[in-house]
Amino acid sequence: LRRHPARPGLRATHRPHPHNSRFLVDAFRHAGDFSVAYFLSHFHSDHYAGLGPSWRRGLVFCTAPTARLLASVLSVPPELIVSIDIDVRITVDGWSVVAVDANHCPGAVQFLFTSPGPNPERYVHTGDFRYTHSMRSNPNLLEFVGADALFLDTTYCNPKFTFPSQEESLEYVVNTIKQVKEESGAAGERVLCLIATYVVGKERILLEVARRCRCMIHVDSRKMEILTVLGFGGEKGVFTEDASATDVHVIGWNILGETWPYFRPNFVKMKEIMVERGYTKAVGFVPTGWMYETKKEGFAVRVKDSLKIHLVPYSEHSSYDELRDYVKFLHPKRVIPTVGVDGGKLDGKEAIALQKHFVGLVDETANKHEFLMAFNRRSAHASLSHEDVLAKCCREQDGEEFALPENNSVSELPDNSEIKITEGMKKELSDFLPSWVNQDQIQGLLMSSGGDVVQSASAFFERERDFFEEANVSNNEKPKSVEIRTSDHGSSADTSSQQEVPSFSQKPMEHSAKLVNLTPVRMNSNQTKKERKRGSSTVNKSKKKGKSTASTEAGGRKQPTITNYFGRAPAAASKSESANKVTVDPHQNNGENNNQSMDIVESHKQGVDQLLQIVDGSMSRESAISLLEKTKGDVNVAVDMFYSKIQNNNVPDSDKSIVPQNTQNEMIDKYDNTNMVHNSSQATPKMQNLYVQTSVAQADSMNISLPVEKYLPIEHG
DNA sequence: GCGATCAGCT
DNA sequence: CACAGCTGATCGC
Repeated sequence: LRRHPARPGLRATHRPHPHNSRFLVDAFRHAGDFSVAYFLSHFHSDHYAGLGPSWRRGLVFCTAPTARLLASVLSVPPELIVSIDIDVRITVDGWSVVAVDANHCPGAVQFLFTSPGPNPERYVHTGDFRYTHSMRSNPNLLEFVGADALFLDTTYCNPKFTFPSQEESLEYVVNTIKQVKEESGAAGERVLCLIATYVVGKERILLEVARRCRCMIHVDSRKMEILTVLGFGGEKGVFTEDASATDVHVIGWNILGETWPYFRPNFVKMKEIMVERGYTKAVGFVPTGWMYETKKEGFAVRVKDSLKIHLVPYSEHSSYDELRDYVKFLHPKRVIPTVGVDGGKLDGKEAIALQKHFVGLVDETANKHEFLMAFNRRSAHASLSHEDVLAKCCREQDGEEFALPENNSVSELPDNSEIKITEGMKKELSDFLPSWVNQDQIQGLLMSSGGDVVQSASAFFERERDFFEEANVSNNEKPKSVEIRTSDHGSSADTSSQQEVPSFSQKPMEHSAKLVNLTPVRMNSNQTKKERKRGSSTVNKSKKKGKSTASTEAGGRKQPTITNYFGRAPAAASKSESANKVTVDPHQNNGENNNQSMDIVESHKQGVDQLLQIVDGSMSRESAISLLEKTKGDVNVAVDMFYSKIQNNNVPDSDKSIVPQNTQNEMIDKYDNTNMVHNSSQATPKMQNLYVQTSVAQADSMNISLPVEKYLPIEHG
């Protein structure tokens, strides 16, 4: 595991808690001889990637619906699939394992692991999940309060992600369809309703529409197959493959339009489908996790001729608030993000950035250990190695009481009783906070917390959260012209208590314990270890980028892709320090330096057009221009600011200082490759020894510390 | 020749 | 940097 390459010791490195399991969760690509059991949290390709007909490496534990899909869709050898019941404890390789509902897609679970031994380690792996308050009363989860680590689905781990409860969105879809049906019925015409979904997930929308609009739902054969496997098919007759049986059809994801980075409808395709199926009007629904636009009138709608597309924020991932609620509830010693981190580097930039959001919600004691470790590493005269310190800390974590070790550099710890703000503390805190926070704010935070860095960071994120929450509430309070009734948001999890998560969570836990005696299954023991780190993608992007830039023209069918979009450089000359590392889109470089102001105007104009396209008329050209001036031409930041502002008309300007202003800084300053290579070459030999030992002496391998990065489901892309 | 991975597209 | 996922091409053993 690597430390911060450039400035060793300056950052409180969030080193993963070591543990001894030989499990992998959602990481089938990274299977190796070091693991003896595999867990799949749910059936989405980014989690099951690596599984297939030729899977031989070991048993795969998952829920029954997932198990059926594995066998029928992926043709994984059935003898390697172990289906486990939700909320039923099993024992695998000495560890206790429980799956609890994840409120994600059908069959999705979180896994709870408890190590054997007198001082058990406890780990929670959320898979993908959407938090609901009902989880607080799940007795299995309750046993994991204070867990050693929480592997968390951080998909929407940013305050800008807020969305309504699923009920609210469901209501919207159902009501809209009802209305369409009424109107069209009165007019004696037929209107095609299209609902976009992906292969597994968001079924609830379909079921609710069927139930409450009293109609069937048309699906293609592939979707039907999956629905059948999931138990939704059959005679009950909600779903049909007969297109003429109903006007409500399910359609593939991304057919009605591209959804990222902002929604661009594909009316051409939509019309094609409409005509194909013999209709003259069509209404589409795109249930997306993102609030693309925050309009006062409700959810975004795109119209063209007889076509209409509703963007419905319907998320099966936790919102920012929900994530924080969950962390607050579980109060783990550590949060380990599983989404949005690069290649499993747990103390990499991204992971640390994500972990920042939970400062103050995780276990205090563990936090202090983090700092202790950081400070120990920092002091040149520290006689203990990193590992020594870590070991020491961990031992203490297992004990009851936190006490500072007395014989090493304790004196360097910040002293809470002394309100003296040192440069070091500011540095430390600034490492924890987003880059746009200025020195004054850092000073202020430290002052008001009496010089406690952790508390300062915590206060900051608390404040930021409140900011967004308030913005959202004030937005939702505005009268709506549409028929949706928005209850108080921010408490979306509250409203979901009526959302009836199955009652099995109340089952007594000891009820039906199963035992799986796991002898390591290793069909092909001579598998080659492919420890190849993929060169982090910086190299081979050129092709893609070239293509996308080429398609930018004429705003016609092909629209600029994300690469193009975020590759945009701020063109202004006044760009400060952050300008140095920004990638420059060649197209942007229409660059005679002679007439600099013309350049600025020109490039801003491009940006203005883009910005206007994104906000889709919610903003005047003048506002767009002035906003872009503020962001020095950075469209991305402008979009962020725009949506922050629009949500937030009621907040006094003084409070707006905490609106993110420079996401750019987050994107630059990548690690340089030299360091990565160096560090991994340090780590690899050691790890390989471990693998050998693991595969030779399985019984004895419990005291081997498996690198946690191997344990992770990370690797998204 | 095979499986794993990637590019491209839906 | 990112709500999924299929497919055919390409890489690499």
